[in-house]
Amino acid sequence: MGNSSTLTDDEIQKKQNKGNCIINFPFSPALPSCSIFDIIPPQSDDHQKSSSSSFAGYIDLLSTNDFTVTSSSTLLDWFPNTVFDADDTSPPPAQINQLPLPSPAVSDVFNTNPATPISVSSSISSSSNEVCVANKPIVPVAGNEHELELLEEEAKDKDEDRAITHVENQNQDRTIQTKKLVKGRKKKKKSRKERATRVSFKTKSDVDHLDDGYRWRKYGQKPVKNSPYPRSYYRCTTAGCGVKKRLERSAMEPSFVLTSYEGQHTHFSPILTRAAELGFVTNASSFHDKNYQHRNTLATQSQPQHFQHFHHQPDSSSSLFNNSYNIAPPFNVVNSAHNFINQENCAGSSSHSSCLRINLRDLVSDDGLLQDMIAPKEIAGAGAADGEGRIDGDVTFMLG
DNA sequence: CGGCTTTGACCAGCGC
DNA sequence: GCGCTGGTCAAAGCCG
Repeated sequence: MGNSSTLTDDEIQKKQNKGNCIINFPFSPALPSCSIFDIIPPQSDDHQKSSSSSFAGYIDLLSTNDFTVTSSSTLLDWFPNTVFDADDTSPPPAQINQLPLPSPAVSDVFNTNPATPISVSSSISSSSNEVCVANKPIVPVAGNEHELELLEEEAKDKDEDRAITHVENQNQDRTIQTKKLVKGRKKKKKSRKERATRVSFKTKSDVDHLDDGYRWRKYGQKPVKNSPYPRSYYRCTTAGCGVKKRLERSAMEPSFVLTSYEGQHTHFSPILTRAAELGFVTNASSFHDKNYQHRNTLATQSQPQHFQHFHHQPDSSSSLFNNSYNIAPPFNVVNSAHNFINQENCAGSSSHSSCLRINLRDLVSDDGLLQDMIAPKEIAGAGAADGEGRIDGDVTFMLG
C-alpha cells in the first residue's frame, strides 16, 4: 500500500512511535478524529432559539468565557444532559446553568459545531514539529458567544481582503505593492467582543501544539503579556476552512496549555477520512449523515430513555457504532461514552441528584491519557486524583 | 519544490 | 487622542 490515501500498519506504527505522540482522549479511544464536540447536536433554528433545549447546560458551559476548572466544571459538563442524565427526569442541574456566562448566544457554540475536537490522537496531523509526549487534554476552558452569522461575515471579509490583495498584486510592482498592501490593508477586523467566539481547552501537556486530527498552519506568534510563553496562531490548512486555533502556555501553570478554537471546520478530519478508508467507518459521507442524524435525534428526543444508551459495555470494539437508536453515533464519541460510562455503582454520590461512574480502565488503553487527566474538583469516590491532579481508578463525576 | 515556521511590521479595537 | 494590545499579514528561511 503506502499510497497517499491509506495508512499502512507500518505507517500507523511509525506515527504512533514518533515520540509517543499519541493523545489518548478518553472519549474517543477508537477513532482519533472523534471529538467531544461531536456529541453536540447541531442546533436547528428552533433549537437554537429554545431556551428549553436539553443541552442548555452544556451549551452554557461552552459559552463560558475562558472557563477554567471551577467547582462547576466537571467532565460531565461536556456531555449533553439528555444523554447523561442517569435516572432522573429532573431538569438539567441548575448548577450547570448557573455557570458564569457571558451574556449572549448560549447556543452558539453548538450552532457552529465548534471547530475542532479536543486533541484526540495525535500523530497524523498537526504541523507541529515539537517533540511529542503524551498530551493530556482534559479541562474544558471556554466557549464564548458564537454567531454563525459572524463567522460567515468574517469569511466574507476575508475573501474580500484577499480579492483586494489579488487585484493590487496584479497592478503593482511586487515589492512596493506588498508594502502598500500592508499599509493600506483594509482589514475589517471584528471587534474583540465579536471575535471572541472561541471554545478553549486547558490541557496538561508538555507539547504546545496538541494534535487534534486536523492540519494547521502557523501564521503568527505573539509574546503574551506577563508570560514568558508566546501565543501561537494557527489556521486550518484545508482550503475554504477558516478555523483558527490559538495556543498558549499558561504562565501560572507552565504544564498547562490553553488551546482555543474559533470557527467551524467545513471538512472532515483527515484522520476520520483515513479511518473511513481503513474500514473503521463505512465511508466518511455516510458517517457524516448519520452523525447529523444522531445529533438531531439527541437534540429532539426527551431525556429519560437516553441513559440506557450508556450502560457499560466491556467490549468496546464490538459495540462500536451500535447503540440503542440503531444509528451511528457522532463519530465515536458517544460510542466511547457508551462503552465506558457505567450508570451503576453510583454509591457514594452523596447528595447529588445523579452521577455517573466512569471506569477509567475501560476507556484508557495501555498508556492512556486518563492517568494524567486533570481532576475536576468535584471528582469524588474511588478515583481520587493524585497530588498532581492526575486520576487513577474509577472516578465518579457528579451532576447537579 | 512545496509546505511550513519564523518574524517583523502593520492594523484596528479598546481603555485611559 | 494616544498608547497598548491582540490579531494578522507576508517575506524570508527552513525542512523533508
